[in-house]
Amino acid sequence: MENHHQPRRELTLLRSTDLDLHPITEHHAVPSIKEVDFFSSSSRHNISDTPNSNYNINHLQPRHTKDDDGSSTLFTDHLVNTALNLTSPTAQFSRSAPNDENLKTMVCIITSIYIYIYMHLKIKENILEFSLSLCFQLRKELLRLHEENCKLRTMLDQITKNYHQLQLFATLQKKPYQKVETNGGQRLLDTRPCTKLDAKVVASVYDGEEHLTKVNIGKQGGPDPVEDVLDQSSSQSWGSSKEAKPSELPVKKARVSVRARSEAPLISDGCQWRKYGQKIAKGNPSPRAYYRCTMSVGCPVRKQVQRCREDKSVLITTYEGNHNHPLPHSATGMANSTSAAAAMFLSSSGSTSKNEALNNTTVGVLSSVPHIPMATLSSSAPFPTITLDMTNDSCVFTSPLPFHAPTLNFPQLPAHPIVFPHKMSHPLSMMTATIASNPNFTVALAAAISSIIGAPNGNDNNSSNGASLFPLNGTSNLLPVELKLETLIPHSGSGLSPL
DNA sequence: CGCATTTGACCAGCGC
DNA sequence: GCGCTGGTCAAATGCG
Ligand SMILES: [Zn+2]
Repeated sequence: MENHHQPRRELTLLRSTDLDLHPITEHHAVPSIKEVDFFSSSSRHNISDTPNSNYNINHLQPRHTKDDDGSSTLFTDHLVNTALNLTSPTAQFSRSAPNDENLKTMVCIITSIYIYIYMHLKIKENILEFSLSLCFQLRKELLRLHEENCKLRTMLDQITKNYHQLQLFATLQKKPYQKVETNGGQRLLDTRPCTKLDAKVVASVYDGEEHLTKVNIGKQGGPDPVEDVLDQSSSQSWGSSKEAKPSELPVKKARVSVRARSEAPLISDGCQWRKYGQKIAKGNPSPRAYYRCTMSVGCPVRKQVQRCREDKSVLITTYEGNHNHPLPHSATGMANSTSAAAAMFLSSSGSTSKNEALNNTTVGVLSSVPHIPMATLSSSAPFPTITLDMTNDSCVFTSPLPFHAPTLNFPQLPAHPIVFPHKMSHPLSMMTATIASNPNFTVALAAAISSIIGAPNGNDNNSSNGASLFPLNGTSNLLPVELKLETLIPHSGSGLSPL
């Protein structure tokens, strides 16, 4: 209130023992506001000394409390401005109950400090927890992303691998076309077919052990928009072999051949054939006959028929070229049903036929397909060859083919004795066995394979074309197909015999 | 007579 | 370059 002397305040750290050493002189002494060591034993002593248990928060003992006026001034000077507004601003506080109030103030301050520190620590702790959880989540997310990245990488690898395989196969199949283009630009503008040999599949059959005979297998199906162009040009070349030369490609051609037991000199496959030549092949006393398809004027499909040297009952038939006309129902039915089998050949031989062909090796194409053990892909011949050996009596042609049962239509199945394998208990198996028991089936199978290999990848919508039904999309159901190719078909000997 | 088959000739590719 | 071989042509022949 009436403090005329406002001494400068000095805040120093003070031990409780120092208090007695520095008696405060009234009015002249520079009041030193000492910071308190609350845990000092001396301070407790002072508390006990105080009769009313009132002690100053600053341990400034009011020795001259008797002097009300002076002490009041003194107390006012020694009040610590905590900036917390903890002290009563009234003069009554300093005069009447200074110790109680100071104690309360002290408690408040301590509590506040404690609360403040506690809150501070809590906040820090929360921040730490939050940071940790954040780190954990980030780490988790990182792991997840890493995992996803690995998966994507694996997928990419697989896709790349498939792409390369497709590319290889496409390259193999397109080489003939490229050759045609380079040979004559007019061919590209010609609406007529390019060549009989384009997009052909030629199968070579191992006749016994060492002798390799070749039979040409033609495509069993209707004209493909692309293939028509190829086939028709070949039909032109039919008349003169010289014109066909440009289409005779030096490129290795894929071939598919079929061995089947048959006493008949010919196996009817639904097509009409005209014999245009016969030769005695070296190493085989049996003559080799050459046939052309006569179902259409310009059909480039040819086939070769020869008996096996070791086993005269085995007839080796090879188709070559693509039909430029729809096939009769009896032929397309089998071609459709067998086109799926060709898918397996292609899928498994797509890369092999190209890679291995150059190595002059014989590859078991279907070795990876346990259910089709008789088919082999050979490149020891001038062409990549697919060989279907259907002559083994014990061989059961079992494959998880994309099999369209409703499309099957074999109205002219011969009534030949059929030997069913033991494992045939399924009705579908019985049916397929019946189908397969027809020697014509082997021919149709080869034709289907041939047509599929020779056909462009975009096998679109030709329902009449066996290759067009080739389920590349793989949407059809996979049904087991068991084929038993054993029975023989008596034949009239005419190449025109229908199914 | 027309069509399919036969068969010797021809051609091209390939290896030596 | 020559011979061998596979593949094709086309005249001759056979058949319905
Ligand atoms: Zn044809």
